[in-house]
Amino acid sequence: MAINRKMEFAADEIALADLAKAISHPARIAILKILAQQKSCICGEIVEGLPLAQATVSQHLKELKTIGLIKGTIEGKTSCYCIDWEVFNQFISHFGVFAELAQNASTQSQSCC
Amino acid sequence: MAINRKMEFAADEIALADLAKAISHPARIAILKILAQQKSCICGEIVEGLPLAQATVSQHLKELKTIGLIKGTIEGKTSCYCIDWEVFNQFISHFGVFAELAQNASTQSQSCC
DNA sequence: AAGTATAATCGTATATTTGCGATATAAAAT
DNA sequence: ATTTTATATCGCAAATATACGATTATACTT
Repeated sequence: MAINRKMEFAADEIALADLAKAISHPARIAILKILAQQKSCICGEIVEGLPLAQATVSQHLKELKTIGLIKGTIEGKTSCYCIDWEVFNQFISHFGVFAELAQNASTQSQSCC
Repeated sequence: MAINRKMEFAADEIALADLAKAISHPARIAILKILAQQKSCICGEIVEGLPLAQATVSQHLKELKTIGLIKGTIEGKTSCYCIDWEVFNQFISHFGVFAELAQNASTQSQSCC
């Protein structure tokens, strides 16, 4: 982009957009699903379940960790990742904002188009 | 990216990621907020409320329309945009999937890290 | 008919994301 | 001590996303 206008938006809009971006890739959705099911938390096993190289998966894990949706601990030779449900549920509830706005505008049904 | 592995993921994972991508930009969050509040539905007024050029806003509106989150109709000289609540609510409920998976794994609390 | 206003689209520059091989790091196994 | 195993990080190439001026299309206005 010629100019980065990101910072000219409201802080909460930026925060929500960043969280959405974190889950805007099928690999990261797939990772979250695996972790939610507790199918596994070990990096190597996650790699096996995805059509991506180890380096790429590690990068996706890092992104999810940076935004806070998952947390990871090193367990000897391997590392263990888990969903941070507090952050995750908070994220989901952010979407409620839209529904609330709509109710305040008393619409949902009678939209203008 | 060297190779596009997107299509090697499950269809529902791709769909959810695409929806998340649609709201992964503060401008698009801001647009959805304006529409939810029914502050306005006219393109020109939306442009006024954002720190972006008309061409850029039009492009963001198009993305939201392509994914189905909003619908637009031409009203004479101006165009009118509205949130498609059916799609929107469906999208939100998709996130419930994670919570369900977690409950099936009967965890949320006792994570491994 | 000519001018004006609204919004979509095109073309293009720049920024960011994605993907991976190669390499680094660190613990476990030999 | 050396080798193996598990992950993270670096550096680069290719794909996408972002932003906007210029242009186009369409419908109101006069």
